[in-house]
Amino acid sequence: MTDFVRVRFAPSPTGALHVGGARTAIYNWAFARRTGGMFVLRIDDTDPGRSTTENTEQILRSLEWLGLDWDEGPDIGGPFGPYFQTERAVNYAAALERMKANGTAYPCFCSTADLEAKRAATRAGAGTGGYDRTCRRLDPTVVAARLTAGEPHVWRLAVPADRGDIVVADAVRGETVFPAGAMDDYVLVRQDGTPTYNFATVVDDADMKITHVIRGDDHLSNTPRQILVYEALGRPVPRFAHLSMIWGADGKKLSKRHGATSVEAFRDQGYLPEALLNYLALLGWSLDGETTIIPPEVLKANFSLERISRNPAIFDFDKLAWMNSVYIRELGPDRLAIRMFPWIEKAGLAPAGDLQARPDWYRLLASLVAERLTRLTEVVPMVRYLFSDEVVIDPAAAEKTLAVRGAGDVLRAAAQVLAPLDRWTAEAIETSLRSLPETLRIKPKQVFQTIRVAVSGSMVSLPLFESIALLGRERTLGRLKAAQSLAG
RNA sequence: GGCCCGUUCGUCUAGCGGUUAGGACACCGCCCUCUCAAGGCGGAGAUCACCGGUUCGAACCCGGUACGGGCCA
Repeated sequence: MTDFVRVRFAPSPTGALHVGGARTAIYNWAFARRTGGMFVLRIDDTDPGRSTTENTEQILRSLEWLGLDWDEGPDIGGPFGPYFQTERAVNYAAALERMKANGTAYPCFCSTADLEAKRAATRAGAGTGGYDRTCRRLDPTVVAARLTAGEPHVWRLAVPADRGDIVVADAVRGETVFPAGAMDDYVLVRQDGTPTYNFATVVDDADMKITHVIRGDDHLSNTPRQILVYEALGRPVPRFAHLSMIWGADGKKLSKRHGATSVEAFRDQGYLPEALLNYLALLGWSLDGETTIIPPEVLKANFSLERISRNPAIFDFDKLAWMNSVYIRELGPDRLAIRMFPWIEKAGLAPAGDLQARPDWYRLLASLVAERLTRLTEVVPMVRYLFSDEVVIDPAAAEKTLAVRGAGDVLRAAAQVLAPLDRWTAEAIETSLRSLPETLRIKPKQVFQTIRVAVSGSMVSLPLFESIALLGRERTLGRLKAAQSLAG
């Protein structure tokens, strides 16, 4: 085995990239980057019915969106291509030839009906399960004759009779021992000549010189079977790291019922890729037990297989949301403006070039919105009142503020001090409005809430003085006036 | 059914024979305050699944049980 690390992520393009798969990809990527090794992408498209090129493209897009990059893969090629399993048939054929030659694979002519009968018989008795190796005992001349006669057959692995217990060296679980007796002569190549999953995976991993197989827990039980193939092929057995599953809050498999599950869905719900990457990295791995905010650069520099945890993790949407808010705040006004503008544009609040047309305006908006957002989608309802000519005033809010005695005075007074301002800035606006509570002899809270409802239509809004600054003189005065008709 | 894996606050985790069992999210209170947030301070929350054993001493080591999960049938 080389001391040079080569890892791979091998998704099957039967759907979008799921967060579980994304985490596996992240761990592989981070491990490769940390060790200076190679991260290989391979598409396991052996399920002809459900694999589509659209899915493949979408998976690549999701990985890119997360900020992952790969050194070899379907889109960029590489020295060990092709990177689609369906294009690697010659490799499987070659591997099978080698195994035929050294006697580690043999043809089996048993029909499905035969196998069913055997299975039933086994169940009735005290058998250990698995194939009874009838065809392994066939006379070689008989085998040759049946083969040339074109009799349908599969190819099975001949588990060595003298093979001891199989030990899986797993970076996460330690050494896991599987009794040799439990291994059966499983099928490598089907009647139609296509390889089974366990065979194709090993052939590919061996041919691609993969040194560390980091994958889901669900493959741990298959690992001894796969090790037998490496041995039959005379290839070095890689190191393994089996990751626990990710569950929903109810302890069941994470599904759409729990909320978003595909990376794309998280993107559409306004999560930042850095946040999702950080969160997934931490779901089953820790830097030191203390640090929670781990940017991509830190992850790449510190990831280690040793600190992957063994237990399954429940996906916590609340924590992801918090983490997203942290990353949103860390963006800073300018970068946040760029990230949030598409949502504003898509909602029809602003025309396409608006961000470029008035960057200062958006910078101020972003700075206000930053500490109030958990997801980018939330920006639209939060800023809507700053974009329209008219406000829709919430009746309940009007009831609590505008309908109160003295509200009309507040609105008139506000208009009066604001109208003549030289500089329309938040500071100037604040100074002028701060004088109102005293002159009107009304509590500050009530004054400002009244103005807030008139201006924003709601009891809750972005900071008042900045809101008025962003709204502009004309619209502000218009709203103050309009609200007077509702005031008591 | 056989084999394998897992079990520390509600959740993610730290811990790797001697700790007041630490941190983060969520939760509760107080402060700040033009609302909402953000921020600061503080609080509650874990008989370390259970039962035995080894040891002067066990969340950590060993055995079993229970519950959850996976793979193969």
